[in-house]
Amino acid sequence: MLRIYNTLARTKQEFVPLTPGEVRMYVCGMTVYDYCHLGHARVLVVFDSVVRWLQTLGYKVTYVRNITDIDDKIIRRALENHEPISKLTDRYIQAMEEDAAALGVARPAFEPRATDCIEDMIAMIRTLLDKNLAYVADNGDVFYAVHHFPDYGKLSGKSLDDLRAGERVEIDGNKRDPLDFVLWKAAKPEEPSWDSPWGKGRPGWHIECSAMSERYLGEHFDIHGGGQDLQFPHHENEIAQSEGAHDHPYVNYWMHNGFVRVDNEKMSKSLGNFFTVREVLARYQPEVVRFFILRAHYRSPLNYSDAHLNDARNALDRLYTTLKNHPAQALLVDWSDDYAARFMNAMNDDFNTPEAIAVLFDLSGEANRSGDPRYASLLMTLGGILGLLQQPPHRYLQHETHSQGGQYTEAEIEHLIQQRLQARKAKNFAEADALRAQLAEAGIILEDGSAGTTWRRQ
RNA sequence: GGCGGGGUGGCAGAGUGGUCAUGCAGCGGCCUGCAAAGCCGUCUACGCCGGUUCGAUUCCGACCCCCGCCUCCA
Repeated sequence: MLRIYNTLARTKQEFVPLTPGEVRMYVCGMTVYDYCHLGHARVLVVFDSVVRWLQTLGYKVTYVRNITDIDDKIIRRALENHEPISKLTDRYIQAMEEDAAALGVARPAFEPRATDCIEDMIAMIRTLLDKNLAYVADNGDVFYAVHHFPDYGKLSGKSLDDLRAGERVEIDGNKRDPLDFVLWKAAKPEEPSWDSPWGKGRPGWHIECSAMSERYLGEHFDIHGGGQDLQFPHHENEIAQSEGAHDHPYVNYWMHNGFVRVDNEKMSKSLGNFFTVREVLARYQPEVVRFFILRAHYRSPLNYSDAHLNDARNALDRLYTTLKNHPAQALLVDWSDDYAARFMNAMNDDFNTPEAIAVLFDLSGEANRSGDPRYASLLMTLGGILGLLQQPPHRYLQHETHSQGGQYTEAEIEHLIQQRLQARKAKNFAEADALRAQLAEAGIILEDGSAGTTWRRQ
């Protein structure tokens, strides 16, 4: 039985889909004006692993992850770059897809762009106006009237009385209440705009997710995910919009992943303490990054540092070394098997990937001890459910990002190994050791096994 | 100020009312021509103070500290 921590209930709940055997899931994706950083990588990887597990349980999953391709920051960045908005967003969408693919993230069924769904948003805003949940301000903006929605605050546990709007930011004088949020922004000169019943303008941020999730998943669906920072106000506002418009529940299970931190602080654009995915991938294999992310529970904070990434790499090396020494092939998992059952229990307990990974290490030990190929095969197969351990072991272990001193080509390495083998045959161990030391200088480690000598990078 | 999440061994990171997390690192041994890998063994834990209990890291209360949201943010 799968249990999910539901932010709405502040506790783990048994997962029951609206339609038996099917899961409809929406995750807030990126605003595309810059490269993805590790925080974005975490969202991508975490919810990818959620989808994979739901599929393993036999659910047919419809997964939607949106792309915000119009907003203030995008407009500003395009202006700074002296380039059209679409050129900017196309570039970063492309980069995001590359990063996601590198991290082993399967593509969602739908990745709608906000600018392709403006009509849906206008329709929803019109409904909200009709129901007196929104109003047109003097400047032409359309705002949501927060006080007209009685459940406002139920997701984030905030009460309207406690919220101190304007404490940290200047209040917009066009709002009737400081907490009201914008649904439609009247166009300013030089800004991109769309026609609407309220004149030319563009949508506010929150409305896009309400409109796009409805378009692809319906008015009421199973799981909605995103980073913890979206809990308020973004997701709270989504609820206000969707439930306000439809008068029935919007989402059954809200999932929020924890932050990536640097030096004990949230990694974020505004703090400037972020590392982009591609910066990190220049030095670490994508699978190391994925493993690093999955080694912590998705709701816990994840501290980023080179030391931690090195640690993750060394740990993953152990798993791949087992697979190198004990060839594995994918198998049909027998879930009554002890290891498989532990893995399933871990994943069913709110996607406890660290515990599931611990099972992988236990399997690794068992495979090494017993030499029984079934353990290695189960290790590889369960790893695959997490999107791990699917590379040929030698490719992982010999990857050039593994050590920086990669001045030898593979052919040269093979040649030196042969030279060393000759020396060993002649019992010339001094020369053999010298050759090994020569390679070790370049971060290449030789391993003499019964099946011959193999090499890997440190 | 309001609301929320945390403090576990050198590091990372799960979990539990009463022998084991797991990984990395360290130490000792086996194996090896020597190594590496692997195997075996081993050392550091549950913020502080009370309470409940036969027994608490795990439950309850107070305290200290950290982090997040309340503004755009994954």
